[in-house]
Amino acid sequence: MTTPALAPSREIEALLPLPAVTFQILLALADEDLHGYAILKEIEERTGGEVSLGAGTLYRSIHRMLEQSLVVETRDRPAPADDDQRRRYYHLTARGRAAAEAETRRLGAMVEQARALGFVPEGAA
Amino acid sequence: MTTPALAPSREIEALLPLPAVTFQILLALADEDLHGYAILKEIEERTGGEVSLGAGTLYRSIHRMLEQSLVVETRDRPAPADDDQRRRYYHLTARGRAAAEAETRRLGAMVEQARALGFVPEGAA
DNA sequence: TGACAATATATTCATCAGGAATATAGCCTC
DNA sequence: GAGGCTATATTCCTGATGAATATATTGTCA
Repeated sequence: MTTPALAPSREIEALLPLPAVTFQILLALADEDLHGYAILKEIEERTGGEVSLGAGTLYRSIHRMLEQSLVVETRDRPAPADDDQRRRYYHLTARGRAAAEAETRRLGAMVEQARALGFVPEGAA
Repeated sequence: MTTPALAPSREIEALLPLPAVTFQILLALADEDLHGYAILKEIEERTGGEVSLGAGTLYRSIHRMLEQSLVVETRDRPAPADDDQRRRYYHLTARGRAAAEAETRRLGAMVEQARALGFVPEGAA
């Protein structure tokens, strides 16, 4: 193994902490390729409206993520009947997945520390 | 009960998401009152140097937190022999504790979602 | 005692991420 | 064809952070 899951490269760690919206977009693309507006709706739905997302932030974040190769634009499109030419579909790269994993690890460690210090809000032990 | 731990007031939720440095300062003050510079060192130590903290960010964050009543300045000081007149000691308020709990809950939920989506970096199930 | 490093607080400057508002245009339904 | 939703994009403003700088005190040690 070259880069085991437990030891993310320094290159990936240099991206941390990920901007909040970037992390949300990576989560939205975990299971399927989506276009910008669909990402927006997916995040609103998954977070129950807690994360609202301005359109400006969304598209700026996507551009940044393209430059960082966290996502790529795919040429795969739905059947013409279901398609909309305006849409631009995005796909999570291995690098994007690694970044999301690293950020999950970082956030998880913070939450663990907070709980160890007595900030235990929920039913978590 | 007026404000049960499971239902933080809207007033507290309006503070979310907490700035990263604010959250770290709240964690540093969980167990004991500290002065600014000691907070800086405590955070560096606890995070193993991952969170470095510029001095500017620290003192600006403290001022903001005083305005938001997340911390208060205490007049309790160490024995004169151990004291340093320059120091200003800060104490976590109930409001500060509630904010840290709410933020822990918010971050915990995000981590849970990330793991449910397959971004499982560590030994976490 | 004198010098130098570490401690301690604070401000300024530049950058970056985010929200709100605005712009433009295509799609869909009635 | 009118109006609302879909879809992408840009601009303006604000807030949070880091880096650098300033200033003064404390501690160390030769």
